[in-house]
Amino acid sequence: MTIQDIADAAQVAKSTVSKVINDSPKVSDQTKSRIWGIIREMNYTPSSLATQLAKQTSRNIGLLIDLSREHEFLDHFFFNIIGGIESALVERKYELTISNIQQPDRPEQHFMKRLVLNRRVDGLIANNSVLTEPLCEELLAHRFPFISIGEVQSPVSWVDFDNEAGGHMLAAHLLERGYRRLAFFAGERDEKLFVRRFGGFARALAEAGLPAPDEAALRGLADTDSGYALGLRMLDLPAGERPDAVVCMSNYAAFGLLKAARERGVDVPGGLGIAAFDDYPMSPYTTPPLTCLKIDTFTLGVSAGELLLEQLRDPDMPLQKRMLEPQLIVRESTRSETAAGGQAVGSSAADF
Amino acid sequence: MTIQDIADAAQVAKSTVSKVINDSPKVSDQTKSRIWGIIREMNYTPSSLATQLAKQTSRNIGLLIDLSREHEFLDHFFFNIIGGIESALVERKYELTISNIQQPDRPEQHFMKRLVLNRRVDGLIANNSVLTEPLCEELLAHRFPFISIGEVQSPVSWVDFDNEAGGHMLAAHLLERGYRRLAFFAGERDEKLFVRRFGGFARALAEAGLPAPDEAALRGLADTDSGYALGLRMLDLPAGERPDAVVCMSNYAAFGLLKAARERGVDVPGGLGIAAFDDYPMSPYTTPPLTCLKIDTFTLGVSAGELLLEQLRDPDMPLQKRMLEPQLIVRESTRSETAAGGQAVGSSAADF
DNA sequence: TTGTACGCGTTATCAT
DNA sequence: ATGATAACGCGTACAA
Repeated sequence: MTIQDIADAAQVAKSTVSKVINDSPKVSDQTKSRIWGIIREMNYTPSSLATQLAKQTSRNIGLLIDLSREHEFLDHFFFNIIGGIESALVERKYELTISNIQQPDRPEQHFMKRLVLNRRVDGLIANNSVLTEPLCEELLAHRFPFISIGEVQSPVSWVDFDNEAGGHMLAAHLLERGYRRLAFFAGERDEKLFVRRFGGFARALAEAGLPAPDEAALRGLADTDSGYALGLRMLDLPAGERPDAVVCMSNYAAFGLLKAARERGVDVPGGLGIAAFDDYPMSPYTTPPLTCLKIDTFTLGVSAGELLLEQLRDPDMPLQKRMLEPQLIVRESTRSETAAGGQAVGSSAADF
Repeated sequence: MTIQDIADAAQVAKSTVSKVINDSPKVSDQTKSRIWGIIREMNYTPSSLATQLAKQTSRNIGLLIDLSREHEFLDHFFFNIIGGIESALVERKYELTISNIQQPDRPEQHFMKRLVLNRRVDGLIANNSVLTEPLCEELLAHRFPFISIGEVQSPVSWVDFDNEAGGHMLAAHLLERGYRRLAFFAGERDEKLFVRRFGGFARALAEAGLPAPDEAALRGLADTDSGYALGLRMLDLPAGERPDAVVCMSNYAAFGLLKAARERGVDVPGGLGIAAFDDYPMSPYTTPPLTCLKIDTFTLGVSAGELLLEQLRDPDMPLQKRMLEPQLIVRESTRSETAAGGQAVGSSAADF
């Protein structure tokens, strides 16, 4: 069942059928509706393979993932991100191909050959953890359109959450609820993500006239185990040095901290406030429920998709960096508004 | 940069270059290596678009998802499943396209047109929640290859976990640890998933000579809220009727139950044992950590991919149903082995 | 407004 | 072993 069959049935040339399908203005409305009728009747669908070859476009974009690296963020929000990308692409009749990068053992299966040089995809979206500098350079050298999910150094358009604003929101919230000695769990100094988030955290402290202590940031991974370990260490500090609130880099770190507090008999939120980046499905169900910074990963995907589509339309589009605002979800791991006043005075009096 | 450019550079016909690329035996090793040299030197990669048209195959398989329906299972394990599928496909040089089903408003973008009739993909993988009976019939009528993730009624090959065995494992574990009056949270009678799991649960009870009470299964959604509500209701039963252990359909239901137990001052695992299907990342970090049934979703994806590939190879392959064994992860929400003896006697003595 | 002829880049068939 | 030529199915100038 090809376009020729339709042409034969309609007693026209196949080029006419093609024009009808592509809604060319150079064909009469009468023949259009007549041929559409035949197309529907014969249940014809153009071969995308042939169309793609003729139009020299795959109408397909690739999403690069790294299966080897457990990238918790992507891992967790993958479904939403993909959903967002998909919904942006489907509008413009693009499809989404998922591809694992890296086959260290078989370089011939590298995505660069499989997808890019191949022209199997018209553009690429990838997380900044897979978009290394040299990789970006290579793609830029090929003038191949791509977008990063997450801030990146190279001259590339990207979408990300405003992590600085997020750090500020969490710290400002804790200060507003009367906490005065804030700590930050956990991360490595050189991570971009940490730098941004801690920057916002420090800014909120500075705005409140409080010192932004370097030691406020406890090093370590942002997982449950190190949240627990750091938590015990912190809670065992002498009363005068012990922080009364913590901003956690992840829900997992907060879980660990929660466990440590429970073991040490420290009341949350009374004696210790906890607020965390991200908002995992179980965060409403911890004891107490966790105050979190929710990030809309679906919209993140939409933004990435739309940005790439724009770039496909206009290859000379100037670089764009889109930042999405996170949203504070206040639950019970931070003191309530009413409690803040009384608690705050008492707490700060005792601590300082 | 086309195959013709290589042919010109090598002073041969393009058909010869094509044969070299496809490693045809009808070309001398000498010219092979000579032309491969030129290919590498000129950095040539065949256009997949042209290859696909000529070979009449997209070398692409589609994964159908439903963004509108919050299908918790897929949602949560999406990354792993995709990873598994991808790793199976890459071996055979297939790519994976993700596609959202349903555009109720625009039927012309239905995946049936976009992917199947189009021949944009050579085969399909989908969860049983999207593979409705009529949809299966339609695909079968087209003789289009596809695999279901999750058991399905239609004559279709599928992969799934052995839910019956899972129900049995959880119940048998509770019995082995001395619990005697088991309940089952939660689910609807007509759900296939529930039927299988509860079947295994009931079988374990029967094997232990215990009645498999119909009322053992408390109806409701398998989420945290209903786990909590059902939990309170159950814990408030008179001592003689109150179950001393529960198998939960999901981690979330278990969280709710855990919360209810804490509020009623019921000790877990001493006074109440809890074991749940699935093993979410936070289940080791609840208080107490949750005894779970781990399912290897990556392998599930691999199986689905491999099964589809086999079907692509041999369209007349007989139907296959592959069941993967779940794995019991014993944590602290069920009594320890040593405690089981003593507790069991006391408990059963009190209860019966 | 419709039809003709060729191009898209590759593979496959059949001569040589 | 190699080369010429015809598919593959569709899009599109250009001619009619």
